[in-house]
Amino acid sequence: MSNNRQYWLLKTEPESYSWNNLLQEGETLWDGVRNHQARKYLLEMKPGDFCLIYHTGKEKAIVGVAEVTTSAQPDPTDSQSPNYWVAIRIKPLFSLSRPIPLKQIKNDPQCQHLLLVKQPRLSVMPIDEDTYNYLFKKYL
DNA sequence: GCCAACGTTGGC
DNA sequence: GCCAACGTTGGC
Repeated sequence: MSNNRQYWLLKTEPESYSWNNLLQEGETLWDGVRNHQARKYLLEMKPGDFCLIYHTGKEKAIVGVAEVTTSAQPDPTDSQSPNYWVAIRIKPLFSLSRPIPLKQIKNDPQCQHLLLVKQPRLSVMPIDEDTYNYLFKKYL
């Protein structure tokens, strides 16, 4: 499974749902995504993929890593029938002892291609494996 | 089908 | 608090 693992970044406003909430819950349904591009990425996710969890708002930093536990399913918060929007489940893997701030990522020449930098409003996005590994090597 | 107006997101 | 980017809505 790990040989074709993909990497993603999920954005959340910690005042509505934080990394700590996820730690307490143990596993959660990542629902409420209402953007077509983000939906497309959710549909590509599969169990075993890793997700960087990013806190937007005041913090603006990557704070933890979670693992996808289910592929996309109908989003129960979607009122239209049949459901169009989708959700996945994730569980926390580990917290970053030193969160990686957006500022560092934006200042890093090797991160300029990231959608986090180029498309600041996107809430679900892929991260290539090389950059994922690079971030951990450089900033942890 | 175009586009102006408006709302939302999120960084600064 | 402001504003840029982006999405949605509605009039034509």
